[in-house]
Amino acid sequence: MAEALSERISKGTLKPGERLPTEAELCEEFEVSRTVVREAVARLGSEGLLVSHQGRGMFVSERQPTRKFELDADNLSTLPETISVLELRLGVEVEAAALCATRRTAADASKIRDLMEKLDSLSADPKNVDVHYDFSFHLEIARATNNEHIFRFLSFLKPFIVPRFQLSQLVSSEYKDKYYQRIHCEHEEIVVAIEQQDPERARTAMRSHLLNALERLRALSNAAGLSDTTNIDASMLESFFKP
Amino acid sequence: MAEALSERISKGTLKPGERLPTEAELCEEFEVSRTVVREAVARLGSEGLLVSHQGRGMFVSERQPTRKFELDADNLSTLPETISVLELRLGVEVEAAALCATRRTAADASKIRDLMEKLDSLSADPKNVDVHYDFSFHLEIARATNNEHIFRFLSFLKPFIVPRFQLSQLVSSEYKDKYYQRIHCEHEEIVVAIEQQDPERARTAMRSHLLNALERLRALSNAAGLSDTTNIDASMLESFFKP
DNA sequence: TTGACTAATTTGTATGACATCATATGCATA
DNA sequence: TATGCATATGATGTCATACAAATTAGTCAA
Repeated sequence: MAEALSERISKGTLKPGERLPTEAELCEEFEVSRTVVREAVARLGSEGLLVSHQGRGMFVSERQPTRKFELDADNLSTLPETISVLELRLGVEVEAAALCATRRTAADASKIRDLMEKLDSLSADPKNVDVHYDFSFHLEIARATNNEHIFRFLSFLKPFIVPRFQLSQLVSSEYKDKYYQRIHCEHEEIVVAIEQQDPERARTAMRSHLLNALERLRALSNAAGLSDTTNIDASMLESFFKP
Repeated sequence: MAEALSERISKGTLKPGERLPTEAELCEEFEVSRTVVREAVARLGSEGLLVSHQGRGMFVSERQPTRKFELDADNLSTLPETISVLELRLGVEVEAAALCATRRTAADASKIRDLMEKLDSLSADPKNVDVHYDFSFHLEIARATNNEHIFRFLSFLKPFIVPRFQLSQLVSSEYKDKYYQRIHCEHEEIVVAIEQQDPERARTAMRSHLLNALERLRALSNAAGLSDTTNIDASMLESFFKP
């Protein structure tokens, strides 16, 4: 029922702005009660396919509902999928860093540096979860691009990246220090480039920062032939975090 | 009503997998009829927030519904918005070109060249709409990255870019030739880089290709102070297409 | 303890009535 | 004729009740 109506709309039998048959007519046509018709209409309405006005009738939405981009969280437990999302993220963030360097205000720059230093101080304590703060650092850069779409897209990507990326948690504290130290250097380079408003340098810095993470994952994926991040144990990881 | 329930779910008062109050209880609580409750539930159900089983009850969905990234097509008539989307696109496509150069198969490469040549032959005829073919060229590169998310994201972006970008339509045929010639050179450079499997070169080529479009739009926006693409006329544009 | 049958609970569907809003109709008046 | 108002009509929104269908809990007997 709902499917049949939905199909008519998407196939263009019912055109945008056009009025639908009345509930009574739909009842006759599909030989169901008004209850069912209204449930179906409610579904389509909540999907934005049609709107109904009391007293006037039901109409196909003028502008087709905003198409959406979605990622299925289920598939993302596999390592290749995680890599894929990271590749997508990388493109956006590299450009974001460059735009940020160009457009940042003084306040933006200092806030970004503050976030980095906050992150540094937190990573000193080994039991802190760092990744959220790491991502907030990246998000702040995105915000400073003054491009709302870039910021929103990265915010959208966040839950698909953050919870998968606890790799550092698995590494022993010996290598962890080295790891954090390297992260810090990479962040520092990004921050300096932004402070100096050097887009090309920011681009390069952000690229190598994310590429490092990406390459570690790719190497991990190739070497171990793993398909699921849940199977990774610490011993496998450590070799990749060695200096 | 629907909002209240939705809020409870998203705020975690009702946890994934948990059972909701029965319809009768919700009727009492909100002091509405069962009809209203069922309409609200239908909305939430179609959004994937909950599922209901006849005879068992209604339950909050185990996995919260996939978060979605959406662009509002309404805002995109303004030039700054168009630029914003193009900036987002640029980051993804530059990375896509590099990945494509690395991973392309022989079949991918020849298909991409074919598309370019098809586009060239079409642009010889001034009344052809070129932009769809232009975008299909870009999409084919994205497909060859073998990264489904990148391909899907660019496909998602397509309708927000294609219809806004009929700039070439407004330019007189004199400059149009020059314009197409330049486009061709840029495309050629991308294709060669992909054929030679040179990711760095592909990155550079794609960047300058998109940057040209972007810079033209930015200049246009700054110079004319226009906020709406519908107000652009040919005379304004031509100066930006001059060689 | 196991098995089947029964009863109770819950959602799905049907039906009829009324409320509410928008539009069309008709009539009276300027 | 044209305008304005009251009314009628038709549409969706809400309510109440009854029954159908499916699941679960409980009872009772072998």
